[in-house]
Amino acid sequence: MERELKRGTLEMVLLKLLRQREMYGYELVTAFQERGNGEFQIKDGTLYPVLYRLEKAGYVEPRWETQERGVPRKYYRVTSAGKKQVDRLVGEWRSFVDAVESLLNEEQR
Amino acid sequence: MERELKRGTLEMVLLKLLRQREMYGYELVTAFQERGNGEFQIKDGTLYPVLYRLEKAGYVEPRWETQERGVPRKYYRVTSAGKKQVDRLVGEWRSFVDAVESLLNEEQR
DNA sequence: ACAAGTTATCTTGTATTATAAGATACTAGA
DNA sequence: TCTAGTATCTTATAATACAAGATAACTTGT
Repeated sequence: MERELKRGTLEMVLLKLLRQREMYGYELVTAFQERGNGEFQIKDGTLYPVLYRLEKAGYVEPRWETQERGVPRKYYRVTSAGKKQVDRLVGEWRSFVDAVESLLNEEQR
Repeated sequence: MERELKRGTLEMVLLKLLRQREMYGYELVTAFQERGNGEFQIKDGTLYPVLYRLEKAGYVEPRWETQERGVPRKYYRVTSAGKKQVDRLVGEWRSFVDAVESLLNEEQR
């Protein structure tokens, strides 16, 4: 079920993290891994397409950073449109959770 | 986004409702419509395939009921396996929500 | 010097599933 | 007769998380 639950929240969660600070793809993957709870792991094969979607939608902007050594990193920054989108998605998420919880908490009839 | 959020919660919500009492498909659709909040509408073209999945998985059992008049109704009853499944799904749902909320509530760094 | 592992990005193919759209069939009212 | 409501079901489509793999540069151990 978790796989399906991620749908629809992944963009929100990524935008939220990137809003806190610029990050590159691989950093996001490891960030999720280290966020011990075990929920919300994400594979790189999942992440990069999501980042392209967000970029195409104008919610993030990429910036290449060449390291002195190592593979270049592609940092993503949230745009102002992206910030608005985070707020909207969080609002949607919260009302959805409320709707589900009210169903789950209904009394037997 | 709502469309994607439904994924993964729909089975849980349906099982939860059917656990309260036996219902037939069309009744479920209208039940969601009348549950005013506007969230969690469901189309019949969505519902019936889900009911087959649940049936195939052994979580619900159907029973035809021929009316004196009108189209016959197919009532669905939750099995004991289905009851266990509801509990499991609700547990999964709650930890997922907690994980997302803890991400959303993180302080800036 | 070599192998194996790590960091980092990207692509392709697959499975799942909510929905749109439509089909079927019966009933009730204008 | 025609329209609307009740009720089930099927087919085709779009979206997307993930598996699997490719590529490339660097690091560490032997």
